[in-house]
Amino acid sequence: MLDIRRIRQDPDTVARLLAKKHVDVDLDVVQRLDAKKREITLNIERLKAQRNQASEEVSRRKKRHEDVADLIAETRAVGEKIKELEVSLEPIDQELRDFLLTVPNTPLPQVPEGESADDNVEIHRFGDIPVFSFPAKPHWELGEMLEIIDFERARKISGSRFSLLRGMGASLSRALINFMLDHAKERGYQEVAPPYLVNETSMFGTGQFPKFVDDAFHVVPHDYYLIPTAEVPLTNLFRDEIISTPLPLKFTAYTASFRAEAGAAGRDTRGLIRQHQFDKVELVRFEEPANSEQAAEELLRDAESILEELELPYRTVILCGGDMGFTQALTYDIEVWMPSYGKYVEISSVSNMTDFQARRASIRYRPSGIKKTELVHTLNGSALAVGRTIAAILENYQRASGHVQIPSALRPYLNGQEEI
RNA sequence: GGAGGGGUAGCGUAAUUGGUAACGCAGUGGUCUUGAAAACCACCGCCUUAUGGCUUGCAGGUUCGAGUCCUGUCCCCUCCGCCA
Repeated sequence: MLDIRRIRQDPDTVARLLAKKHVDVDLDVVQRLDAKKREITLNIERLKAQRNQASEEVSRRKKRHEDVADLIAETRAVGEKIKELEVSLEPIDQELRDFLLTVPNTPLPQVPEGESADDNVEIHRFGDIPVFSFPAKPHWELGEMLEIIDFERARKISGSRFSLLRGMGASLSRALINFMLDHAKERGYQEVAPPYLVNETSMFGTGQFPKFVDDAFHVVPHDYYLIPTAEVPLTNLFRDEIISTPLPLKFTAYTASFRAEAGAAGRDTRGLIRQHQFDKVELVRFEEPANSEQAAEELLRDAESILEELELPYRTVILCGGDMGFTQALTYDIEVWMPSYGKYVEISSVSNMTDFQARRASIRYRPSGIKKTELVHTLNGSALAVGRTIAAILENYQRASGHVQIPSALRPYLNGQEEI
């Protein structure tokens, strides 16, 4: 959520920044509702002050056993007027809040102009694209040949966009998760094992709701939602709290993630790239506002270095305004080379949300030397999406025999095994 | 799921028949001190330029006035049942 005061004071700048994201928001509506709300609120508070004084006067007179009938009658009229104004305020306030919840975060200055993924700007590249002396196979074929991924039976058990790992496939997944968690812990992130089911308030807090309701799996009779990313429970850790320990706070979690993939029909239907359920190790940071830009760079390195240790070729892009998400002020995508696609495919997304989520979720801290509380900045990034990492390893490390070499960084997690 | 008990400031506790939320500890700043402790003063829940308004889990209702009375709801604890 954006600060209403910011919209009130400098609507032109906010409008210009939102235009960079290629979203059309009518800020006049916000300003009109805000002005109306403030006018009515002021009147209500004046009348309440009057009523409070009158009530105290009633109390005083009663103690002196004086007659208070007139005063009570008079004050009742004030109460009715307050009630009337409150009733008129309610729909305005509701409309204003609903509207603000649909206004996206504004991009930071370094975000490039652009409309779509084609306009993203590459900033970093690592590793050489592999050249195969044999016909390279896509990971779904390799996975089935090696009997480590079973798409058919997953479809039978659940449906499309589900997969099932067996034998060394399952072991490889577990090895990656442990490797990624250890990597994060070495870099100062505390490991968390959060719930996979969260309430609606948490989904609003991180910005999934109200806009992306259709992307979530809703557990109907109990009104829980399956987490689309560990970002949701991790960022909501401190919802409605004033953080009393020194910032930054850094957390990591391995969780499954669940996405309905509404609107993705027909895209990436083969393989592990786009699933309803996938494993991911996530990093989340709570930062002082002044440090969040530097924290974003650190977080990016925290994620990139995993691919470097796995010796997988990747590139990093900074998303242009038009390709950015709703809650983000800055996003880097890390894309791993996927031979079957013949291009780089997103394997991590690292974002600075500035105070956007913190305002929604009311996550604050006390800056040293200042009495007032302030909103923190939240950041998160995948480190990494496990399914896509498995796909990248199978494809980039495949041999002519159809076997797959295990990256040396992972071998300690697989009893030294060198090949699948 | 059932029964009972309970949610008041970070923690622990108050609040006559309904009369407008108090105290202690912890914490922050200041005075004092070579420094610290102690003592004293202020702050110590939120909004507001201010006046003032709001705040007793949450949402309503009754009332001039609700921590207190009424309705709904969430959460916690204990016991029972079920359960990996």
